Amino acid sequence: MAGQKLSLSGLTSTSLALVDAEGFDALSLSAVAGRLEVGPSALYTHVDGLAGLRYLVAVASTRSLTDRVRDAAIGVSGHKALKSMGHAYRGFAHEHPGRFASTLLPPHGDDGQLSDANESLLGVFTIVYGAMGLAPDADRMAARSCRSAIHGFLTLEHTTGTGAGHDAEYAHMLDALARGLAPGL
Amino acid sequence: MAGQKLSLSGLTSTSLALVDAEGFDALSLSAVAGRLEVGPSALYTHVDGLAGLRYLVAVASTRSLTDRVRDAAIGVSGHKALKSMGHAYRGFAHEHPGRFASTLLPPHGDDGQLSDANESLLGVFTIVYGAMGLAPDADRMAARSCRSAIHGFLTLEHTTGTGAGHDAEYAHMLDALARGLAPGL
DNA sequence: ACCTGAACACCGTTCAAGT
DNA sequence: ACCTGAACACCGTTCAAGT
Repeated sequence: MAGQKLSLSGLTSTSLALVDAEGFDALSLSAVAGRLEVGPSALYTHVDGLAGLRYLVAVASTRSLTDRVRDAAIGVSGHKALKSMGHAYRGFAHEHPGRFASTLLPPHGDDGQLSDANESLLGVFTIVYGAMGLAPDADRMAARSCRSAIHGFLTLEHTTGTGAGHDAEYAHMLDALARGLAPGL
Repeated sequence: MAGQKLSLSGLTSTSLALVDAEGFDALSLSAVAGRLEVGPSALYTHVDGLAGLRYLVAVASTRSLTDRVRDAAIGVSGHKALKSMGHAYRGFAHEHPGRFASTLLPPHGDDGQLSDANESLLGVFTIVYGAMGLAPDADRMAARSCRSAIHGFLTLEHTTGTGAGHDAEYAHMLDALARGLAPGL
């Protein structure tokens, strides 16, 4: 056989499908190669080993999370926007636990894509807090705190295995974050 | 050779030492067996495979974290206590990144030890919020939110690789959590 | 009861060889 | 340039065998 059977985007979408179906821990070179009907070593042309594959997925996952959170902030502002974003974040974590887990990765020679993706997500929160009247430094700090708190809550929610049932606690935390981080409004 | 060379506590301390030295990802049956100078299969008498070993470490790590946070809350109350506990939590994460990472685990047939360990940690926060005047249900919700937010911030701090340099943001988040979760005091 | 040692399956990685 | 296929190291797991 000649011609190339693989591409970066094909590799990415196949990996995401795998992660969505079987979780982040199921992501392996063998599994992805199997789905693409090639040998595991063929992937090395496109990706720097397993670490590179994970990195690929982390970037794509973070971007899809950002899109979802950003959409949730359209047409709303203030506490309402934060609440909406928080629920979108949670919806993503529940529907795509594999992608959510892939988000947290040791750097591994980041070429900037993952940093940029995280920056974009933080940017959405920053804009909202900025529009709430926070100064151009306080808004970033508030955004960072809020994002961290949300991510942490969802991580513990999954890891504890409880899954659902913490709706009230989550809403409570979002309220507290909005109040505590943007006093005044 | 007769006599038993291994014990559960010895296995635990060796695993913790390994995790402290090389990180949670370095925890493997082979590595632990190597340090104990036994064959990997010898561990199966004491522990249910790799998952069991990870579980063992998770329980021990969570307990050591709880001890540290509890100590930080001795002799202080209110916002001051929460701040002190937050810094203790962060100190633990920085000094023992491997133990910190082990804390977040899929359940794997939890016999209750890990649930109990997490419950104890949550209990410390609950007591403090209770002493701040929150009702016996609100205090638990506040505790859960606070713990989640702290854990999430530290996770992102590590994962981003930035490591330090976020002292101001962290202090800011702790303040917001104290204010937002316990309005009144 | 506890450990050894051989055996097996599986995965990541490398590399020479083909097209 | 891209993929195949063999090769190697390594790890988790099982199991018969020893003590």
